[in-house]
Amino acid sequence: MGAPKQKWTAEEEAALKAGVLKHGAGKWRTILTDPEFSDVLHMRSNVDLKDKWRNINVTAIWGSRQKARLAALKRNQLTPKHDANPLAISTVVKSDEEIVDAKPLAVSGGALESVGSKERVKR
Amino acid sequence: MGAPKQKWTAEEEAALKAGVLKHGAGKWRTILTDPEFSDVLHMRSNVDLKDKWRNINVTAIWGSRQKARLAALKRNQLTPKHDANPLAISTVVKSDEEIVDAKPLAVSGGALESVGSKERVKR
DNA sequence: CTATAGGGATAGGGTTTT
DNA sequence: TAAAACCCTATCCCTATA
Repeated sequence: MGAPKQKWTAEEEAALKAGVLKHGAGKWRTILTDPEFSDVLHMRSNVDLKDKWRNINVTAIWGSRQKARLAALKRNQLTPKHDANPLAISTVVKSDEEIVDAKPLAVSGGALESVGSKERVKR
Repeated sequence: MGAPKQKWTAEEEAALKAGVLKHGAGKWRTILTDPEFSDVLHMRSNVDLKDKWRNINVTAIWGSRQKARLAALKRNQLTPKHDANPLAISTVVKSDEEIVDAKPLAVSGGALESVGSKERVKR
């Protein structure tokens, strides 16, 4: 139906990482129009860059927690079968305040600018 | 980066609608400084009000297209969706029929036929 | 300089494909 | 089941105009 799914090449991924180093995460359109990367990434949209960056960072941080919480949630709603132990250890995952939330960024060995200067606190 | 994204609460939206009824659409700064709404909306800018109003009126118009499709999908594979908003008058029924239309608003005209075909050609 | 209207970009949840 | 790629759109940003 829609798009045939284009796998990201190593070259594209490298360009994306370099682009983030140069312009910062979130500056997708800027990266895309930078002549340094536009050639390699010309068939990607700014949204594609954002999505790919998200995927990269998701796998890079796996190991913290919150995996358990998400997994539990999914299990709770889309696991139609079994679980035949009414006595079990109630599966309480209550202690879950701190969501790490560190700015991921773990590009190949290089220190990345910490992209967080202005917050919109208030609320 | 910067703004983590502030979702509008039902209370804020109600204040915005009331503000438009009282001062008119387009008078964002006036609404914002009206003591009747300034408390609820004090973390929103006049531009935020404008944007939200635009979105409200846009979504009010496609009441028959993807909405049905989305609803069907949700029904099919229940999406979790936790509210995370311990406030609000959760008890269902929020008479949201009032589409104010105080002054400007010229959405009239006709069928907003959305683009139907979503094909990714390119590549 | 300040405010509004519009266009456009981003964030994050959702869906589809592998 | 998970993960990668892609979609949807509320929210936010930028800029021309008044």
